[in-house]
Amino acid sequence: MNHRVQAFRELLAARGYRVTPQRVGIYEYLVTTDEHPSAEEIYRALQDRYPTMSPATVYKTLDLLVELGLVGELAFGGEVTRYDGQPDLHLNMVCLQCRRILDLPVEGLERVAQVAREKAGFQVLRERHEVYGICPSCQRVNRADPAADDQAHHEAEPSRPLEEHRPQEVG
Amino acid sequence: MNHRVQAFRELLAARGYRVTPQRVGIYEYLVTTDEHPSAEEIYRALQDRYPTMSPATVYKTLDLLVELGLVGELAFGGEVTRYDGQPDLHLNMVCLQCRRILDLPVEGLERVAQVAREKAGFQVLRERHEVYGICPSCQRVNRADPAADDQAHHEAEPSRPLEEHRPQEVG
DNA sequence: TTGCCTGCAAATAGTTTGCACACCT
DNA sequence: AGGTGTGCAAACTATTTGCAGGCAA
Repeated sequence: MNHRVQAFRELLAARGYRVTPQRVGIYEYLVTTDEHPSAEEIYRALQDRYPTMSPATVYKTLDLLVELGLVGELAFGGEVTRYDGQPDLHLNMVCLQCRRILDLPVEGLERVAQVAREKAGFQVLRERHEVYGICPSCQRVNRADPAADDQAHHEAEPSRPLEEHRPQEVG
Repeated sequence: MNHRVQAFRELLAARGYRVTPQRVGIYEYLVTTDEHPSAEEIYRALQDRYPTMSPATVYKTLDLLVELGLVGELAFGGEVTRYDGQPDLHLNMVCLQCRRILDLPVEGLERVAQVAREKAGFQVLRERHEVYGICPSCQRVNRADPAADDQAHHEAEPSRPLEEHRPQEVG
């Protein structure tokens, strides 16, 4: 078993939470994957191992994990909330076209929370750093086929683009 | 009229969007306030000036403003999406207790997007930096009345706390 | 005059909640 | 044994969407 999963079991116990198979399973899935799955994706992914687990349990567990500071919560307007099992402080790069989320370690990122603490006296418990734009892969596709800017179609296309608007080009 | 509102009208026209009273009103409200209002708050706040304006229009306009990069979108899991009319790059400090959102300019914050561009080749269009925790005001209240940690009651309490969980204290 | 934008109302869907039973401790 | 956590289904509600008429250009 992953050492992080073991630490999770101990943390639950220490905090007075019960160590249930569902909680362990969800946590294990999150820290194992490099993806940023939604609640529903987690639910479906664990169907095999926990056939009786309900979506409600997934939501409740995710809330708990976020509160414990073990996973990051990535909510966007109009988008499904996604979860990030990597606890290290990093930048999330959200592609508005293919909807993928890429991680990038950024040196000195911890200085931001430090400023909040020292300059504003804010007690920081969690943080979140995101940039939105076009990932390198989509940039290549767009250059190859300029019409793709509007319709979006890529190698591994998760689904529809994050945003629709665009009545006409700059006049 | 605010010069930013004037610039907004011109931007709309240049992009081929129509300059409607609703759009201008919503934009003006957002850049005028220091708050981070939700769609519904904007809707209610503009009832007097635009009695016939519908919530749908507010949502559509907000989407447009975000797409144009004129306002920031602050979505949290389970929380209403809020909007930030201040276009300058800053840190949002979200208090988990009183739900207020405070702004803080942080020197060198623009370096983050720069790293994403240079190190990862990501084309940055928007960005978002947030820390979650306890604001100085709530910290004071909690010190004065330690029991307040659970129930949350403050000077100007917007409403219920952002998070509920907490079965029992650390054992 | 053209067709984008608004307003209305219904639909959508992610998430939450209440309750009874199960199982972790 | 005790009571937290789970599962189920219904409820909730923020947000989206379709359509007809209004108004910006």
